Amino acid sequence: MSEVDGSPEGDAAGSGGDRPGIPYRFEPTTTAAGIVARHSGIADGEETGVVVTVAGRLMLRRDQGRLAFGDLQDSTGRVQLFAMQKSTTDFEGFTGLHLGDWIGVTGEVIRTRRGELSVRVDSWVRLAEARRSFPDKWHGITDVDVRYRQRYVDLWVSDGARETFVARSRIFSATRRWLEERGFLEVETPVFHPIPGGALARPFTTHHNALDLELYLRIAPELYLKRLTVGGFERVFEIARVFRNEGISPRHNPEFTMLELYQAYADYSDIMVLVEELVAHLAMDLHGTTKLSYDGRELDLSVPWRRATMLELLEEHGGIVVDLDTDMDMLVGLCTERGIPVEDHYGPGKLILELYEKLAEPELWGPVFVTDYPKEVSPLSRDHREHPGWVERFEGIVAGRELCNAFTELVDPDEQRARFEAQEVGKAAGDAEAMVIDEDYLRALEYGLPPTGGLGIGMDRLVMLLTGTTTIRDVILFPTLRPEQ
RNA sequence: GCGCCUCUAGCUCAAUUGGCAGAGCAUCGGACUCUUAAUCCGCAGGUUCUGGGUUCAAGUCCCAGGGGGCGCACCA
Repeated sequence: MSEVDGSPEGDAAGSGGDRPGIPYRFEPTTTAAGIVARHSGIADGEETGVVVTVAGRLMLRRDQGRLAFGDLQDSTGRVQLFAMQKSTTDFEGFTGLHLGDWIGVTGEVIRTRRGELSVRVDSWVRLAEARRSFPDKWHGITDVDVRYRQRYVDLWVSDGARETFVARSRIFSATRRWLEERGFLEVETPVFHPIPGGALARPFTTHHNALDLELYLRIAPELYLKRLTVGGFERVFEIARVFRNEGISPRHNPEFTMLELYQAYADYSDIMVLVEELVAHLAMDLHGTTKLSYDGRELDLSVPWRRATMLELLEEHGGIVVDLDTDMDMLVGLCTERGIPVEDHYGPGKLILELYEKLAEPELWGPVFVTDYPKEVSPLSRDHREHPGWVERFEGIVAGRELCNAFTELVDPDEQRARFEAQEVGKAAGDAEAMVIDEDYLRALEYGLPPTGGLGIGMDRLVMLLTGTTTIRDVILFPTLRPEQ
């Protein structure tokens, strides 16, 4: 960092162009945080002799006759500006700046008599005009609608908004690094799917004119990623924007980001270890600890996480002992007693899942891996090696929310075809989210998919967890909203 | 999609039982040589979300619509 000899003016202002007085480029020599880091040790009233150039937004100004103080904010933080009529060029113009104006300032780093580290403004240039008034400097924006629609303002005035998105970026890059260190290859697969697959969800549709083809925005990258495992990429991942045509809530946005990965030769137990280690690593990277607080409750992400089967949790929290061979009338009765609507096509597996989701899942805080799901509700998971009718699948529940879904992948093409066909029966019965047969995927399986463990993590929820935010809109820069007017 | 709540100046909020729409901040004008949401004086700022209705009189009550929030449903 060469703060002493920076170019103080950037490009000269006042030339021609479309906005006279606004330069075409500017070159700061340091940042607000850089100044604080380097000069915080000086005494009150002391001058450093170091001249710096900084740029940012003027967020506050306190005029004091022939003196003026201002708070300059950039992407790293804030630093005070100290202007004097006798030494600041165009002092009157400086005191006429609007809150929210972007400015570049050159001057010596000093500490005022009253003890505030400052840049004494020798020269300055306006870099952008804030034609619209910034929100109340004390209260900021409280209307969340305005925060989401005008994120460009929110990022400046809402405490923590910028930090949350910086944290998001850091979580993503740390995740990539961690996976790459373990031999995973990042890939990109199509967003347009001729057949929506890989999850049980309603897709968005679109149309390609030249091909005159109906296409679906992907609901999951899963089936393409497993094709790549067939193709010999033994460890792949994709950080995939996916789209699901469903309601909006504090935990749901129609477009969201999922991390999916597939690891050849692994099973779901290996994936559990991977998940807990990854999440604990991210917590350490971001906070230096695995002991977090979320929504007012303690959360300890240190490994290992608890593992418990769905049936065990149903007994623990619901007080009921059932299995797939439990009498159907009894299962239906247990559901209806508890106000769970039952449809005709539900089999025992679906009924048990409903009971679990109603009785046990809301009681879970986690972290806990809920293992072993009914085959009936898991069309892409491999049969459990010991328990017929069940599959090797788990969900990770952390802070009371589903964070991930993973399984030992189904590798048998014949069994996969049978699962797809069972889904088509549901589709015909009116289940809009049921899967349809993907012949090319079956063809890929016929070339041979090795034993593989797969994982999907909701990255937005992971960011919520690690940043302590309770609504998904706070971790998505531009969440889906109705258009204005 | 259904239910509940909400919408007043650029921002944050007031407005008694239905009785002249107000304040702070920001903006604009003025004062002030060490401020920290600076302070002080002054000016200006409004389709009270929209459209109907009741009433002598509606920000306030009723109906419809719109935006947003929360819950349910669906899902990650």
